[in-house]
Amino acid sequence: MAPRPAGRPRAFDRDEALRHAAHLFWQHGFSGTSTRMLTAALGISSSSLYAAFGTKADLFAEAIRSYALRYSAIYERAVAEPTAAAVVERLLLESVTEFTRTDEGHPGCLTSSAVMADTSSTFDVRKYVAGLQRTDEARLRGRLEQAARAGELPPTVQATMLADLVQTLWQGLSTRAELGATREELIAVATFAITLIPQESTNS
Amino acid sequence: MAPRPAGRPRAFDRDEALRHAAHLFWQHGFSGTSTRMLTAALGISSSSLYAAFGTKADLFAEAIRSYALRYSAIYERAVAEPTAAAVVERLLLESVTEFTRTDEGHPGCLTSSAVMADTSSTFDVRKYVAGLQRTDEARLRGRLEQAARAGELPPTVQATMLADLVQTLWQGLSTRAELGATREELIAVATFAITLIPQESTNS
DNA sequence: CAGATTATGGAGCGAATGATTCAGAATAGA
DNA sequence: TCTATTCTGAATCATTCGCTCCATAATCTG
Repeated sequence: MAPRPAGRPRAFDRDEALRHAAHLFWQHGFSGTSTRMLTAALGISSSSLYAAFGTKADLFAEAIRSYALRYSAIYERAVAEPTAAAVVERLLLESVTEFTRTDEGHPGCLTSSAVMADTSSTFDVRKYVAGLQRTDEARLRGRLEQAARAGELPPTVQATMLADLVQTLWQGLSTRAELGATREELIAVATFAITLIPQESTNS
Repeated sequence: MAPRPAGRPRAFDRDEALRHAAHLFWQHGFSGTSTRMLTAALGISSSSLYAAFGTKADLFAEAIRSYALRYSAIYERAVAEPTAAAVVERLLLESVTEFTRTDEGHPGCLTSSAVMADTSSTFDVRKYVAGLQRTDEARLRGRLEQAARAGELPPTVQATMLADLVQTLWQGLSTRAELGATREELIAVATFAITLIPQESTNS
């Protein structure tokens, strides 16, 4: 269903190139990454890069889009857990694992790279990422409110407040990953935070 | 005690120029902010800028330092509190207030702006900021370890771990401030988080 | 006043930037 | 094989970059 198009075939793996590019963007930022750094790292010429991805801003936008979806997927899997505690635990731990991935040229956490405003691409990266995160937050809040109605949370704990707290932790873990914290450190922090969240009677 | 030096006096306010420069750097990052943007926004010529601040990296570093000092001051005041709980509370609440300042052209929070996302080959921004924050983190950790030795914390709570958690919350609050959260929301989150931190017997 | 000192604006340097052009190479369908 | 199509590498375009030079202006001390 993906018929080889006419013409000379591309001599490099587009997906792999995209991953390398994302890695560079994550390390140096948008303006901090030059097209020459990209072509050198990808091992292709400038014209090949432009033919495959368009302008630098287009390439950046595509990199952001392809990786931002991973976070949404984590939220989606997390809220499917049966209890509020399991939801929070899975969300934080899987996110930490994702933030600190270094294998296969994975770019790490792109959230703060996305904050850049001056891309001037036709695609508004900032707005896109902000919207995606709003959706994720809403999903978590909805799930915790549902848990509250099910009596999973002590009456002193408002679901919205707990969602805000988890979200704050999530952002903090992301930032610390970017500052160089190791996976073990962040997992320890996340685990510790989870133990502090009060649950209804069944435990502690 | 600040005798007017010989020579032609500077025609612009150095501190105000530094604030403007910081504002631009926060918005566009280091490599995203050109010297021409700076001179245009500051209303001065290139030679004046270089005479007053040195290179672009020097100007950037000075801008970072001047704002990092605010956070250091908060940490310093916080660790002077008599109890661990008071330390954490003061740290988080005062930081939130600082993060959400909007007066006098305050450029917003340093740590989660575009500053962190945009580096250059000649200046490793992340490493520089991380280094400045390490001092604050060490101060907090030392204070909590002291509290642990004084028996203020339950034996199940390691001081280092608690410090890491508070630090993670701090980063998260900063990011959420940058994303547009209001002061009231963040204060509510911080207050809620503080209530979850266990204390030794004297208070439930 | 004269001499020393410092700041200013404008011009412009060499290097790097994002992006394009173009002749040629590699494929598909006919 | 021939034509249409697509990709490649090298050269290179115009622009912008960080930064400096320099003649001049404004202030100091004496």
